[in-house]
Amino acid sequence: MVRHAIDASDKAARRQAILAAAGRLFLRAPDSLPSAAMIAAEAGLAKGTVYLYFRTKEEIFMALLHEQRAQQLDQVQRAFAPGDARSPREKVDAFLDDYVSHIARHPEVLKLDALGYSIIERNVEADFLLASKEAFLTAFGAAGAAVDAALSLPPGQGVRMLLHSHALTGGLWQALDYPEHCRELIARSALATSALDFAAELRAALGQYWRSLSL
Amino acid sequence: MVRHAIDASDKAARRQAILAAAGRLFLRAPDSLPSAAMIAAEAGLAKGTVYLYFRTKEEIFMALLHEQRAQQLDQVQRAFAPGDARSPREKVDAFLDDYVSHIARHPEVLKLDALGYSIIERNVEADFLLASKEAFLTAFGAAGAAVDAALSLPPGQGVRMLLHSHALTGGLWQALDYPEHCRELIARSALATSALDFAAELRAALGQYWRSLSL
Amino acid sequence: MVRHAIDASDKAARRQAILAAAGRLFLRAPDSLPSAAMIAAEAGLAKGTVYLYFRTKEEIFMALLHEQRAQQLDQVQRAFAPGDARSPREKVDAFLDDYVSHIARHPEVLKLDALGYSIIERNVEADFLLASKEAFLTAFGAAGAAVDAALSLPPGQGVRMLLHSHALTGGLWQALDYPEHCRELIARSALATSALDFAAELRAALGQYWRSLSL
Amino acid sequence: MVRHAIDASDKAARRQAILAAAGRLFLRAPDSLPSAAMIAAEAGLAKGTVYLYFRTKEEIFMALLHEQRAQQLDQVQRAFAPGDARSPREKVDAFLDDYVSHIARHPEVLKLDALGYSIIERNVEADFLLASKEAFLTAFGAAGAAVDAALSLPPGQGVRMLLHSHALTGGLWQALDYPEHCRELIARSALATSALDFAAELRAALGQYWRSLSL
DNA sequence: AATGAATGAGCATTCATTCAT
DNA sequence: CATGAATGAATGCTCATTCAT
Repeated sequence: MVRHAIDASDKAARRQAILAAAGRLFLRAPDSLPSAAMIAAEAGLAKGTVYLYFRTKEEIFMALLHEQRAQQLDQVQRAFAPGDARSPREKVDAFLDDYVSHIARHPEVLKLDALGYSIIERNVEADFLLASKEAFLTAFGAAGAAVDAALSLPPGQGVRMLLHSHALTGGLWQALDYPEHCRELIARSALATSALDFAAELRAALGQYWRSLSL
Repeated sequence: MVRHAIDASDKAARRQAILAAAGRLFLRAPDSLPSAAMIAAEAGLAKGTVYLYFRTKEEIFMALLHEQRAQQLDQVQRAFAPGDARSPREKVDAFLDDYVSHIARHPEVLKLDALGYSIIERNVEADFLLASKEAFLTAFGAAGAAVDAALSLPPGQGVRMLLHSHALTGGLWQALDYPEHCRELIARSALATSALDFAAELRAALGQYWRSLSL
Repeated sequence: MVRHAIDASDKAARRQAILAAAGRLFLRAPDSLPSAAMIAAEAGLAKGTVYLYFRTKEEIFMALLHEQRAQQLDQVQRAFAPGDARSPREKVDAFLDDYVSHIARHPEVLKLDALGYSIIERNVEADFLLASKEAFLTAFGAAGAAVDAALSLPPGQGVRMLLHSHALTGGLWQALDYPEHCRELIARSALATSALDFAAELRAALGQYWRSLSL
Repeated sequence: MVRHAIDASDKAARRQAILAAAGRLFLRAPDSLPSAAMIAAEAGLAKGTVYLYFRTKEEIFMALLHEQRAQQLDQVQRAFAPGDARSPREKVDAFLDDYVSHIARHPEVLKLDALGYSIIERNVEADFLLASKEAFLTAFGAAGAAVDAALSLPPGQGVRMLLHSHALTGGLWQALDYPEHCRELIARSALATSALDFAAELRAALGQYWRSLSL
């Protein structure tokens, strides 16, 4: 039997352990949400224990999604932090490079995001859902404001640019993430020239978009 | 008992009825694919009858998705048909108006697309899958070529623009399609000004994108 | 559409065609009863047509079983027909040789027999069942009497010998008919020396049995 | 909710309870394997619980069959245990009396055996299947050797006698196990004198067989 | 008589969640 | 707190049989 988590920090750590286990499993097979049994096993806990920390399986992935989004917004904040002597152009390029390479290395972010609104929300209590979303919207607004400030944009423009970038990222990934066995088919088609390299395609599209709007 | 579908046109009609029933149900609850039992009931048929027309449940939704995409590509072909005296600018504007309003009226297209290649494919025979995809890729390439011709673009540009537009559409919809009970929350947030009207947001973004690349 | 069977002989022929089709299919995969759809297809008829000639699927196989048994009993009658100058010993040996070689060439007889009492009877109307069994019991008694007469046995002995032989045949076959993938396992076991050759084993056991009782 | 089976003995008991329930149901309607739902209900458990103890429905019956066979072979070992002063004849008679009366009281053994390797095996994992068969073959060989020793038979003779006895038992039971509603019919037929009493018929046939070979 | 479209009961198995220990 | 045994709703698909044509 696992050590009892008595004080708050123990409990937070155990919660994190469950999240990490869920993330690992999802990364391994992102077609669907891993079962509660698998999450428990991966975390080295009993099935019942998981339900001491989360009310439903979906709440776990909702929390995971929330965490990932928070990290992405942190990245925005760092990229456009005040008191930075670089030119807007440099800031944007650096940000987009980071952003795209991070996405390319962690495609599970996109998978979770895609499942997000269609599957995960189903089995989550309203209070949890609203709290998560509220936190996200707040952080999202703050990140947009940071962009506005760094690039001298009119208020609201940054938020919209982040939104569009997110949309293009998700949509492009979805359109290009063909399963392995379709690759050959596509290679012979009209999409052949451009579409196979998601990261390059995304970087180019975002570069053009940000340049046209902000510089 | 339902009237027997004897000749080919009766059978095609019944197939369409099943597709329509499946589409209706999916639109009503796009969290997941409706059960085979529900589809049959919605179509006014017995469960077994559905399996006379489709081999698996997923094949139904694959067919639905295929149909919707074919319609969208037809729309492209019509919008950029040769022998059209309008200016490129007029063609693009007309196309985008049509496209966005069609999407706004038929959001199930996007919902199916979102599930699309991740869930539906699972239980579809390879022959059906490849035939569908091949047909789609062919039509996609043709539509891109029509765009190239109508707007005097270098070859391949049209395909890429369609792809990006599709991606932006899907991603934006995903980002903005909050469930009903979240609306109020968003209205009070930083997204308030822009984000609530998916159609307007999409139209603006696409307008800018196509203008910057084609005119 | 198939030619209509108008007179009685046409109908009997069609009935036989269905039986033959069922037999062929069962022979091909004797693990279970072929489906009604397969029988119809194999007979070149529509599904519904089969049900004009038999009330249930099981009735088909019941009729098939009945036919096979009638053939076996015919064989007995021929082997021990009156006015035969051979010695009892010769008659018995010749009969057993024929019997075993026939069984060895048509193991589906045994498969049907084995299914017979456990599965086939389930879905057969009482009238058909009793008529079949009565016919069989009558023929069985007659065959036994022929044995009695040919071998100068007390009345009833022949019936019992046929019964025991049938029992040993079915039981031995069942015990020795291991699926392919078990062969290797058995070859390494205590059964290795004797048990793998069903026909030889059966011939020896029956030879000893008949000799000890009849000669 | 049922008492939780915590320690190993509780769990073994629950497993046995499921086996017993399955056996009871099968005995009641040996046409086919009872459904998983029925087994659970008969055992007073929920459907899911059954699958905590067995991987598939067929595995239940495989285990049941294995258990019954093990018991029968134990009976052989006890009957022919070394250091027994009785004469071979006495040993054989005692064994056969026990054997036949046991069979007569537990006909489900035969019914399971009849279905045995044709239906049950279908849905059983290879590991379980091979382990069961290997255990059985080993025990079978050992029992045969015990017979050889007790009756001073040449090596391999005992195994063969057990095999033939098993075969005759199964075959005779199959031939004589008419469903209730056929009894009257048979009583009026040529089988009337002998065939209705399975146990007596079997005892006589086995007695003659063992005497002719071993004494 | 022949057809084959329509029917719908039947079933093994999974898995999120609960709760006795 | 932790456990893991128990639960039972949920579901795609088959196939014998019927019946409209």
